[in-house]
This record gives sequence, structure tokens and C-alpha cells, in this order.
Amino acid sequence: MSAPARRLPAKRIAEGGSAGRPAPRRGRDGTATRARIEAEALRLFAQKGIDGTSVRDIAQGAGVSEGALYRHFVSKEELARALFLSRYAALAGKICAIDAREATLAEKLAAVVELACALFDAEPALFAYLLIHQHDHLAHVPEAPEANVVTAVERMLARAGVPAARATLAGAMALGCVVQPAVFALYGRLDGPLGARAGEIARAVEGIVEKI
Amino acid sequence: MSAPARRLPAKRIAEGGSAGRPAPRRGRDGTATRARIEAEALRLFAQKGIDGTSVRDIAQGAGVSEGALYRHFVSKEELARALFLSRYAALAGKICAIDAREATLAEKLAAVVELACALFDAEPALFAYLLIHQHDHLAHVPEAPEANVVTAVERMLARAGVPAARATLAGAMALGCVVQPAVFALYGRLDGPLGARAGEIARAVEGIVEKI
DNA sequence: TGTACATCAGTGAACGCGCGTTCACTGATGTAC
DNA sequence: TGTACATCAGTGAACGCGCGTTCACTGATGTAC
Repeated sequence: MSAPARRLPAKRIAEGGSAGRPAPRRGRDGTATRARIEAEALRLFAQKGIDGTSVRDIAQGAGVSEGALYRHFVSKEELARALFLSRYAALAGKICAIDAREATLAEKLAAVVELACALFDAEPALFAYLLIHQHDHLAHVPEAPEANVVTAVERMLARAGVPAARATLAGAMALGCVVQPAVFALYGRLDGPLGARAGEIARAVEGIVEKI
Repeated sequence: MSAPARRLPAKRIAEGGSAGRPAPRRGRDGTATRARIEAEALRLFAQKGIDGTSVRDIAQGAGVSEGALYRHFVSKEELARALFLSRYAALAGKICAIDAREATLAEKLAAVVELACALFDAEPALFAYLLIHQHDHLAHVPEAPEANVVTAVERMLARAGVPAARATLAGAMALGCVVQPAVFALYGRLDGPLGARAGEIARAVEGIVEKI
């Protein structure tokens, strides 16, 4: 999976006989490098786990030296955390947008289920990373609904009139109705795209939320 | 949490000035030692994660040398796996017993929900270990319902007349309705014993399984 | 019963590997005058 | 415009620590005769 032909470095002789590097060093804007590191880290973390992925793996996959990684992140742990929090917040933000856009509770729930299934189908590695490594980072997630999927869902339910005393449990079960099928899909127990099940899942979620 | 007074070893002088050891070495039956290693490993794995727990930690907590651990398990990974598979199988076995004992689908579902909530309340560390580290071991779980919670639930639903085409998704959502509240409870989002919510959860699960 | 040997749980020091991280350095680009 | 210097992304070799695992050894217990 990684013995590609590499361009020769535009470098002087140098001392050691190290392998060729693409040397994409242009200008002083490191944002492209940072993005490549993030993308590769996400891919590897999702595939082999955080502890199963070394900084060397990430650097090699991103085509930079190990040292370069530390120009963008203070540590491997901070990289993993930043990755989780930003993607988790992005999902929470979309849920908040649905809450603002849709009118009825049923429409909101259907849209959120649809969103989650679509995310799973479009980016299974990202979804798996959020799912599997939630316990490494959940304690560091802010409470703001714009950054926190759980509080985003809870606020949505509360605003739609679900009694506060019951919103938490209902929210938990609703989340479970989406998350657990996703886990099944991840392990091949559920075939085809999750989006094909979105209707059924949404109906179950509505039953839970409205019956309570 | 661990500077207890230790009995002096019934040993000769020995060479190094190492700390006292309980030296429970009696007979050639290592089952008690093995059990202590398992209990300590489970406690630490649940609390600090598998990668966050070293063999030294486990050995120290169990009051044995590091080498002793390798008399009972071929590796740390095998220890973690054996722990997971045996506890996971125990839970699956109890679900199978409920399936055999109870008559109606509603009774079966209520009993399984009750069982899971009771397990969570009685042994949160064990439940947390199964929950958080499922992804490390799920690929090694046998398909037999006596050893596999997922297939145990699926068989229960199928036997009770839930159409096979829908049993998988219904089973996934039913599991999610128990697992996700447990996660919430683990993170302090849901107060009090989970057993107090068992009735509500069971009703939601019945709604999902029977409506489909 | 006594003797000689086998077995095996447990010890604890040591090994060496892989890891995250550091750091002196390079060289392209930006900036002041 | 040219010169001198500052800045900064990126390099790559090196470090050292902590880890899982090994292994020669101990001594209590079991067994054969």
C-alpha cells in the first residue's frame, strides 16, 4: 500500500542516503501540510486506532518528516483530540441547523436521522473514528449545543416540548437507535447503505420521543 | 489507593532489597492467582483502558511478579481478549436463558432490559469495559448465541416471530436503546441507577420491535 | 517411612524494541532600509 | 534595485523512556520406588 515512485529531492547532496522526498516546500503557508497531516491521521486513527498508529505512520502517509508534525500540533494526543472535537462539533452544528430550519418535531427527527445516515455512508472512516474513540475524548467536549451532539439533540427535544425530565433518556435512546445500527453496518451485520434504513430508523425514533 | 501494610515474606534473606511480598505461594494450584490477575486487569482496563494499563500495573495490583502473569496468559493481548470474551459470553448466556424461560416476546424483552440494567448497576466497571473495548474484540466473538450478545438477541427476536429481514435492524435499535442510556449514565448525564429506567426502556424497546 | 527426582507456580532482573518528542539545521520567502 | 537580516515550514538524526516479554532460577509440593 505504500511503495510509490517518489520524485527526487531538489536538494544538495546531503549526508545520509535517505529516501527521496517530494519536497513540496513552497512559500511559508503550512495550511496545506496541516490538512494533509489531519487527513492522514484521521484515516489511520479510524483504521488502526490511535494507539495503533504511530507518529511515524502519520508523517510518512502525509509525506512529511516527523518533526514537521510538531510545527502544527503540540503532541499526538492534541492532534487526535483536535480531530475529534472539530468533526464532532461539525456534526453538532448541522443538528443545530436542522433544529433551526425544520418546523415540527417529526421533521427535525427525520432530518437528523437522515443526516447521520448520510454521514455514515459518505464517510464511514470518519463516523467510525467518532464512534470508536468517543470515550477517549468525550470528557473534553464543551457543553455548547454547537459543539456537542448530545446537548444539541437534547435542546432540540426540549424546544419541541419534550418534558425536561424525560428528554435526556429519550435523547439517549434516540441516539442509540442511530448509533447501534451504524455499529452493525461497520461490522457487516447490516448490509447496504444506512440511508436505505433511514425511514425505518426515523419512525422508531419518533415513536420513542413522542410516546414518552 | 495502594500503600497497604504487607505481611513480611516467609523467605530467606534474598539478594536485593525489594519490597515485601504477601508470598501466598501454597501448593501448586494457580487458580487463585489467575483469578486475582483477571480481577485486577478488568479493574484497570475498565478504568484506564487497555493501552493505558501496563503489565507492571496489573502484576503489582494483583500482588505477583510480571513473570507470573505469563504462566497464566500467553500475552497481555490474550489476557484482555479472554477477559472480554468470557464476560461477553456470560451475558449472552443469560440472554439465552431468558429466551428459554419467558413465554411472550414482551416478557423476554422486559427481562433482557432488566438484566442489562442490573448488570450495569451492579458492575459498572465490567459494563464499561465491555462497552468501551467492544471494538477491540468484536471481530473475535464467535457467532454462537451462547457466546454472542448480538446473535442471542437476534435469535430471540426471530423465534418470537419477528421477520428475519427486519430482526437485524430491530435488534440493533433495541440494543442501542439500552447501550446508549448506559453510556449516558457512565458520563453522569443520567442520574441514579439504570434499573430505575428499566421500565421506560423496556416499553421503548417493545414499541420498536413490535411496530416493525 | 525415606530418598531422589520431577513438576510447576512464582520471582525479579534484564533485554531490546518502538514509541513520542526534541533540536540543530536548511533554505525559501518576507521585510526594512 | 540591492543588501542584510528575520522568519518560519520542514528535515532527519538522535534521545531516552516505558513497554511487553524472556529466562535462569527458587522452593514447595507431588510421585516413584
